[in-house]
Amino acid sequence: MKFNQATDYAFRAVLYLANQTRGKVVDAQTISQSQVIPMRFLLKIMPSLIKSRIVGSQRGVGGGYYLAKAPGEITLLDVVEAIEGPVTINKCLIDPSYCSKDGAPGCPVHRTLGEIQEKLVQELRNRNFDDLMHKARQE
Amino acid sequence: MKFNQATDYAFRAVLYLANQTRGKVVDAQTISQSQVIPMRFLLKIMPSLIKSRIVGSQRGVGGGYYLAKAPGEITLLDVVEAIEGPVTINKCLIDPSYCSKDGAPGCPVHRTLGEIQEKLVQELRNRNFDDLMHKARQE
DNA sequence: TATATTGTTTACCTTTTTAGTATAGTTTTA
DNA sequence: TAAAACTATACTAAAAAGGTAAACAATATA
Repeated sequence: MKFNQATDYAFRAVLYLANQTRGKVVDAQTISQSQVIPMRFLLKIMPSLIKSRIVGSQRGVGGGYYLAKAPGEITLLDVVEAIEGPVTINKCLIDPSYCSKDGAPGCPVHRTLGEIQEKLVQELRNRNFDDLMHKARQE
Repeated sequence: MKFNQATDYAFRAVLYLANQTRGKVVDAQTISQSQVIPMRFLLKIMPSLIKSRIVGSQRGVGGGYYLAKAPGEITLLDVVEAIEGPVTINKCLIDPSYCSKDGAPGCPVHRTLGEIQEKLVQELRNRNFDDLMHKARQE
């Protein structure tokens, strides 16, 4: 029951970009070093954030990554889904044929976990990177 | 971001025992067959539920497993923790030395995930197996 | 326009975890 | 005492996680 390492790195990379002046382009090495993320690994996960339109990139000299929207427009859920795909806390919530008992909408375990999953998703959707930036300052 | 298979099996095994007449002893094979759980695997995870005092066991002829308390006294969290240990959605929530930035109580990602984790734990604690039994009947 | 810089793509590798199986042992009842 | 039933421990195969490497494509600028 954990987010994976790539997601954790992505949270920190996005937060780092959010803390730059709007639209500033930062190269992978700078992000990697400041956030202590293995460079090659960072380079591998960034395209996922780009596909989800969370960040943009620019190649060539002076290139790098930049936030593609305002921090307040990016939720934790956006980042999680970009890296891990949809949040599903239990197998039977993806594969309907999985539940051994009471197939259809039957299995009470299935349904209860579905409700809990929905709460989790809501929590993730309710927090954006503007919140996180202020959280840092409040400290 | 998933519960593992063993936890899923445990949910179903406990719910099955909850649906028996109070204190009834059911052998592993019966549980295994009715819930479609590999017998050997079930035999391996049951001791975890016993250590957490969720179920009890009896060896020898006519032996098996039984619920050690009322279904209403067993929460989903109890079962999850019995099988997987404490719920921790992010590495930095277990290992304080992990956060690369702002060590101490600093990292806003750390703290925000901590809040979300607490919500998840509350949801799991708020649901017990009596709820699940009624959920099944309502359908 | 050549070249160094910087991200992209794809493939590969190692380690850990997961899911499941096997075997020998202990308890209990008939 | 023998069969039934759980216990403990070890083992294994497959998948996922985490990370690395190499060849490639785009871009700025000298």
